Amino acid sequence: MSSAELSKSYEPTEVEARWSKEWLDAGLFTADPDSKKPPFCIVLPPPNVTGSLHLGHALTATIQDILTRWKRMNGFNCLWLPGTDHAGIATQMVVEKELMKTEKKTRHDLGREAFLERVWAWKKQYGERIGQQHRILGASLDWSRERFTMDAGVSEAVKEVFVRLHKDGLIYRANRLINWDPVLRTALSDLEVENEDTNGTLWSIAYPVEDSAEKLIVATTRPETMLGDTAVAVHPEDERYKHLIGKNVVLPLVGRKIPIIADGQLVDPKFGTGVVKVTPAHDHNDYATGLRHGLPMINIFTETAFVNENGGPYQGLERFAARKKVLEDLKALELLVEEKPHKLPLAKSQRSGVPVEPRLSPQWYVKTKPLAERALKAVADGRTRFVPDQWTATFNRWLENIQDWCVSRQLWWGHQIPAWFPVGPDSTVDFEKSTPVVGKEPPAEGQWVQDPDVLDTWFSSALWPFSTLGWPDVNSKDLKTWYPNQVMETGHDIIFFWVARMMMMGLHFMDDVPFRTVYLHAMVRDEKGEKMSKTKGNVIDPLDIIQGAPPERLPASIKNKFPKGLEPMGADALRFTLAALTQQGRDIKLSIDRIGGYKAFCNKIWNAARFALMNLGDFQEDGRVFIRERPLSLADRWILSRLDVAVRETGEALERYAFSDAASTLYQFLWGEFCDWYIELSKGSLYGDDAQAKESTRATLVFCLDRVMRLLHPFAPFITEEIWQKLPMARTVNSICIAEFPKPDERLRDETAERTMEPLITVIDGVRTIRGESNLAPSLRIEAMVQSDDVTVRGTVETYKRYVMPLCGLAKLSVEPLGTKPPQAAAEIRKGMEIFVPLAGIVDLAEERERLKKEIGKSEAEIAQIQKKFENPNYAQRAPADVVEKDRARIAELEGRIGKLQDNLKRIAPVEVKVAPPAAGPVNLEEELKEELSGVTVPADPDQQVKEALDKLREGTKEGLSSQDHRDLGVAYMGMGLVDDAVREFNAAKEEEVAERPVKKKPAAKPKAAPKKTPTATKASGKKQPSAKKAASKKKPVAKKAAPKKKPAAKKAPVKKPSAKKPAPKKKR
RNA sequence: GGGCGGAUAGCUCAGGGGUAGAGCGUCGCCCUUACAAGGCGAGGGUCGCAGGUUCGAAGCCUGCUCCGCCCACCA
Repeated sequence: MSSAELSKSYEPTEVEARWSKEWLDAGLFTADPDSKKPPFCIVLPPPNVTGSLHLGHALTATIQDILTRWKRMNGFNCLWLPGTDHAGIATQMVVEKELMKTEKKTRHDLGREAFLERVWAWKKQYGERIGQQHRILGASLDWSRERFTMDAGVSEAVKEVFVRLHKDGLIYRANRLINWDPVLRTALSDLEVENEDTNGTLWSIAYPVEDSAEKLIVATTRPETMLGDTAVAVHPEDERYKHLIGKNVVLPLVGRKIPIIADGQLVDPKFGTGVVKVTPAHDHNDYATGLRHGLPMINIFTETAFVNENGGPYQGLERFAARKKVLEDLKALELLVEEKPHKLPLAKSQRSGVPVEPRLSPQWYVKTKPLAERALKAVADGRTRFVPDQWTATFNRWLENIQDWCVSRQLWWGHQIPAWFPVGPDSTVDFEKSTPVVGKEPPAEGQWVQDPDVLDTWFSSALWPFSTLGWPDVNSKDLKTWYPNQVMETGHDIIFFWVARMMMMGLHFMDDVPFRTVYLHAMVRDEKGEKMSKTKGNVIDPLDIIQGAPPERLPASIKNKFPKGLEPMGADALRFTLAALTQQGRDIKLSIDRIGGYKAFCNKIWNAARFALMNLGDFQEDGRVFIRERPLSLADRWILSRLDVAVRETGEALERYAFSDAASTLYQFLWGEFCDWYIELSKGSLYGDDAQAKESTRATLVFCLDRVMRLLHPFAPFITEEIWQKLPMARTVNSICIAEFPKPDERLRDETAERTMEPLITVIDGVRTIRGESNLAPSLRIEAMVQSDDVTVRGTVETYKRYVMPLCGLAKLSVEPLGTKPPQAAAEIRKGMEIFVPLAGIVDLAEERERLKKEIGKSEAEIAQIQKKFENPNYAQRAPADVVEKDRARIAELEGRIGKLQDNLKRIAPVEVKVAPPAAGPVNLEEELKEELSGVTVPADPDQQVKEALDKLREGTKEGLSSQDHRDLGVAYMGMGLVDDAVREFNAAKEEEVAERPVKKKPAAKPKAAPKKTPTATKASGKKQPSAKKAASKKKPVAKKAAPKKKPAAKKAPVKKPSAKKPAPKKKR
């Protein structure tokens, strides 16, 4: 395995295509009914063959594939069964539309047979495309068992079910008021009708009472239906109209006499005028009223909603034209009393979008009450459970109020109803009046014609969990193995359409629930939370995300944000995103940016693997359980322990269907622990000379990658297979798809290792904070000191310096008990330790002071917050002792922290410069010195400075040193943090300068106002010091303003200071 | 009209009586030899509003306001 095999960044397109094909060629997903393993079956909710898949389908496929792959790796005999749905109305519509567009023909122009051929051709094209899309998504479906709802086998099941339900008295034919779609010219079920709040008009019309001057004012939103009125209803208790009950009104425009009836159910006396016109043939309420009162039912519309022969002069008008004309005529007769805006729920066909026209017609119905009762009971008994369980109530409520299901559709595309009508003597068939015979075949005797109608698409869908497994052959192995399915996974939008009906049919025909668990996922919406729909133009093709897309393929909203189109994200990234965003009970707002984030995650994984493979040498894991057979380093033991936690959490999350929890566990482990910490720590041994340590680290890397790839595989199948295959290790199976899903293993847990890592992480973190806040370049090596009174902490940090130092860029790390703090150092006060980074000569200490003040402020604020609790005496009394104790401890801790922070602040505080006035003249040395110091630049490498300075000293005494020499020495001391000494040298320099130049007068310049010009010291030292290279480079370790405290008068030899960490130069020069 | 969700950082969302979290975005320093699709740091929130319960509420209760969805025959 050489790194040359892995490209620098992950390129999903090639990898995914390759594995998709290999998996299928290997038949890894073909289920075996003879397997001894426990069964696990999900049937894919069959997508409509109307078009291609959208993101909702991608979510469905992702979740189901995660479940299936997870179970497969857990040793289950998995069947994930694919299929497509003929989607009667929807598909017929799109094909008709296509036909009209391309050939300007209707389906009637072609005739039923020829039209159906077209639909089959369409089905073939889109069915294949759907299959292809699923393969690209990585769905591990068993394509050998692919089904279509109009397959021979499924069709047989449909017929069988229809006939048997009829025999059981659960299917009947009746002439009732149904929801009619006048465009599609078919009946619809209640579920296919959508009520939409509409701004309409409420018209009041006067109906003259027969033989009376009185008029009854009726209100209506549909005046044209008055042509079919057969009564006027009032409330029986309504005093206004009691005297009219039993009389007639004369229907305006029509002249028909219709009765005034009393009906307490229909009429709300408080609404409007309290008088309701009754049109039993065109309104559901009126229909019920008509049945109650035995009213005639006059159908006034044709099947396309034009007024028919019953509409007298209005015959031939389309329903809305008729409305207009009726209103005009009423107005002319002065019978139109009022017209006002009115909000009403308008019933529209879900498919064609036009208002449905309630219509009397003979249709087939499924009697649902008895079926629903069993379904309700099964859920109540817990034989099927809903996840999330909030849907149980929804499911129950619908089934408790279920109406009979109108299953016949006046379409061509679908399962033709297995019922036969007698051919009359004149070779005609009366579908309205004659009684059909139900059976798979026509009766032997006589001439019969099959019912031209087809079944509701959902009728065949309702059988899906068993019709796909070979039913009605009850001996089918597949059926015996995988019924009931373990999981039904689908969107909550079809809980009634599909889930409830599968429950009813499954229980009736298989005598058992169709599935044990129903997982209902959320709806996928666009970034703004709007439903994706073609009309809104915000539909994104999942393939465009996976494979990339030029801008012209994208919906406008996306195009605006990505004017150059989309880069390929890969199926893994899309899947991971969907999994991460799937939150129970909440819709998914999918954003491209988010997918981009997970694409970056894939790349991260890829590079982690690449790193490992580049550093494995000829390492080959031979398959033995090596973890306890090798001496492992702390880092090794730590990551293995963390890995085991991730294994446990991922498995538990999946058990709960908490896909987003699993995803974030994996993300956090892989990126936040494995990459950020372990890989960084592993570099020490990988690049080092300790062969054994190297071997252990290599083994650990391979072990972790193997496990974590398997863990991640259900979410991101492609990249995990690609990496897994490259790991140098023995395998018992040849694909990760069938490798074992990792199980928690106590042997990997190592609490000692985790505990030991803690202080190390704290130190690294602390130094990084200081570095970050001081804007130190990562390449700049610095020193740090850790002080702690905890021997364990000290021991650990001391022992594992090799872990700490590279991770926070240290040249030196010292560990001490709490004690004298290094001067001029930034400090981080952490739990159990204090971390110091000397900054003098590196960075502006003023910034560090600001930082410390901010830290103090934070701690003070927190104390104030906690203390507020104690102001209430009840708190200490009533709150649990441990809580109170915790708060007390926290206050103490914070106070300690503040103290330490303040100490440090003091230590690096600018102090007054007190310079003894020089003998010579009126020069204000103090001011000059301050000014000088305020701009001093100290080179980054104090060692060099010290050397130079001491060399100077060694050459002789300080006598005769020039002012420049003193300056150099001062700079050197600054670099060492020896402020007093530095000040002394600078003072000496000043004195020299004063001596060297003519006395000049100086106005009392404010120290602060000192100009920030490049100080001479810098120039001077820069001129002759090697370290000037560093100083002059862009790293700019500038110390402005360091100030002395004491009198500068020389009192002793310059070199030494108690806390000096850099004593005399050890290296000679 | 009923029912169910939701409202927490600029965005997308976790959390669920006791110190407010993540990812993305933003800002700062860095092309450090796995990864710039990267590293390290930082800033950012009176947890929709109002009451109540409690020692303590973002969380529990009540009411309200918005948003979304589902169901429903007021002409």
